Amino acid sequence: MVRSRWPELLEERKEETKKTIETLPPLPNDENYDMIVLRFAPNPDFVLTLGNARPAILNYAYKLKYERLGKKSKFILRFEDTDPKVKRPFIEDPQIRERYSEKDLINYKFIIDDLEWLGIRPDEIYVQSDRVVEGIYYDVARRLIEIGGAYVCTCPEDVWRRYRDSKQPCPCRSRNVEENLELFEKMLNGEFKEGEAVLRIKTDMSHPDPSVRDWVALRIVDAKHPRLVLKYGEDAAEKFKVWPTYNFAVAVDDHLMNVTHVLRAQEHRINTIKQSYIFRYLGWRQPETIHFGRLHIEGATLSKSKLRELGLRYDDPRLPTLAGLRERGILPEAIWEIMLNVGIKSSDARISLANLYSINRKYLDERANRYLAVIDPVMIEVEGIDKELIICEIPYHPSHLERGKRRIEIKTENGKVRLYISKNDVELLRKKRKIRLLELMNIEYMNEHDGKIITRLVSYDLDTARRERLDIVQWVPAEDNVRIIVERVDKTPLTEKEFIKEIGLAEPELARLGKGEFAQLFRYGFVKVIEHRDGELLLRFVHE
RNA sequence: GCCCCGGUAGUAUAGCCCGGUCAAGUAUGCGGGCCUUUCGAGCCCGUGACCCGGGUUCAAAUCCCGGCCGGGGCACCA
Repeated sequence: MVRSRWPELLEERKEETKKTIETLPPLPNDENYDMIVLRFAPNPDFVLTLGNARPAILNYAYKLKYERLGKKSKFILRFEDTDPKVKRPFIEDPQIRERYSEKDLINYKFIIDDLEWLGIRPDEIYVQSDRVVEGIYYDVARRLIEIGGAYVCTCPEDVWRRYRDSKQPCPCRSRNVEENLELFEKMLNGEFKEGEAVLRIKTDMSHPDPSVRDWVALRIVDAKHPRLVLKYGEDAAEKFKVWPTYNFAVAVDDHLMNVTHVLRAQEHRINTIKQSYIFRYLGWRQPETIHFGRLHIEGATLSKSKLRELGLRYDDPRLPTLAGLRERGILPEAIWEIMLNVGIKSSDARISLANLYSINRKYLDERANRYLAVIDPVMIEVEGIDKELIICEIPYHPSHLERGKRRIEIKTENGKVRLYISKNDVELLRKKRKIRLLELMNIEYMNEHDGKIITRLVSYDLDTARRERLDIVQWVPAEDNVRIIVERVDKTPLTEKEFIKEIGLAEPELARLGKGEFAQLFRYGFVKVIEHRDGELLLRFVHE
C-alpha cells in the first residue's frame, strides 16, 4: 500500500542505503589539508589478491571522492620491496620472465596491470628499492642519529632480546653521536656482516609491547636485491646491503610523499605506534590512520605465501588473485561494489561466493548476449514438418532488442528435421511428453529405437506452449553447429591440474565471439570465451 | 602468556560517536507468487539478527562493567 501511494518515497530510501564513493564517510580531519594524499603500498612479492583490493580500492575511492568534492587529491602507488631475502620480489618467477621483458619487470608490471584492470591509475609511482639506491633512508637515519633518536646496536640478537624482555637498555644505547655516526658509516661500507649491527630507534624500553622497544630501523641483509640486479647489474646491487625495515621506510616515505591519510588493514595497528617515534623525533606530522579488518573469501585463502605454495599459475581462474578472478570472469565493477559495500569497518569481512556471483551477474547480464547450446548432446528427430525450410530469429538479448537478432535456418528432409538437445532435457521430454523448443516449435515424444529419439511436430506457435505450460528447452541444429568445451572451474579442486570439462554443441553464431567475450547460454549459465581452436570453442563457466 | 581491535539475520552491511523516530533498514541467500519463448534478468509477498549477564536511565542495538566468542599483533617480514 505504501508502495502504490508513495513509490518515490521508497525509491529515495533505497538510494540512501546504496553505498557509493559519495556515501563513504569523510576522512578524519580532512579539512586540515589542502590536498588529500593517499597511497597504496603493496609488497611486490606476488600479484595482488582480493585482499589487496580492499586497500587499493578504498584509497583510490577516497581520491575520487575528494576530487569530486572539488578538493585536490592524489593517489600514490608505492612498492615496498625492502626485503631482498625473505620476501623476494615476484620477478624471480620464471613464468613472468617468459612473458615480460626486463624493462617490464622493473616496473613491477603485474601489479600495475592489476590496478589498471580495476580502473586505478596512480598519480605517482615509487619503488622503495630505488629510494635505497638514492640514499633517502640513509640520510634520514643520519639525522636521527645526530639528534639522538637512533643508535647502532652491535649486540648479538639473543643478547639484545634479553635486554628487551627485561626492559633494560643495552650498552649500545648509551653510545655518543660521533660513535654512532662512525659505526653507521661502517655498516654502509660493508664492514659489518649480516646480524652484526643494526640501527635502532630509541623508543621506550618499558613499552608494554616488546616489539615497540627500540625497534630496528635499518639492518644488513646479505643478499642482492633481485630488482637491483636486473636494473643496475650485479656489481651495483652488491653495494646495497643495508635495508630499511618496513616501519622505517614507511614513516620516511609517508612524510616525504606528504601522505595525509593512511587506510590499511588492522594488522598494522602496532606499526602506527612504532612509526610515531620517527614522526615525533623529526617534528613531522603523522598521517591520519584508519585500520580496517581483514578480508576473507568463502572457500579460499588470501595469504600470498599460501597461494604461491599451491604452485599454480598466478592467474589460475581458481585463485582469488585479481588476475585469477579476471580470468574467471569476475568483472572489476563487481569487485568495486563489494569493496565499497564492505567499507572501512574494523571488523573482518567474509565474502560469500553467492554474493560475489550475484553482484557479478548484475553486470554480466547486461553485457552477455544469449546463445543456444546443449551439453551432452542427444540427437532427436522431429517428424511431420510441413515446410521445406524452418527459419527462426532469436534476439541477442531479451532486454536489449536493439542489439538485433540472428537467423537460424533448418532444412527439412522427407518431412523430418534433426536437432540436438541436452541429455538432461531428454529426460524431461520422456517425462512430460510435450516440450517447446525455444523460439522454434512444440514437439511431442513418440518413441525411440536404436538410440534414436523420434518426436513429432505439434505446432510452431508460442501460445500453445503457454496454454499447455510446456517446458521450454534450448536446442542446436544437427547440421550447422560448433563444438564447445566448457571448463568447469567451479567444480575443479585446486589439486587437479586439468579442469573438469563439459562438452557440447552450440549454434554457430557463438563462434563469432572473440576471446575474452562473455555469453549466456540459455538455461546453463554465463561463460567466457577462452579460445577458438580447430573449429572448437573453448569456454569457461563463470556462474549461473 | 602479554597487548590491541571487534561481535546486528546463512553471508555482507546500515544504525552505535550525538540513548527514544529501531516491534531494527538494505543487498544476497532461502520459500512462495507474477512476468518473461532461459533454470538469467525484472517485479511482488514471506523468512530471518541487535553474543551473554549485570548496571545507568522514564527509555539501550546505541552509554558503563564483567564474561564468552572471533580477529590481529608480540621479527634484523611487509
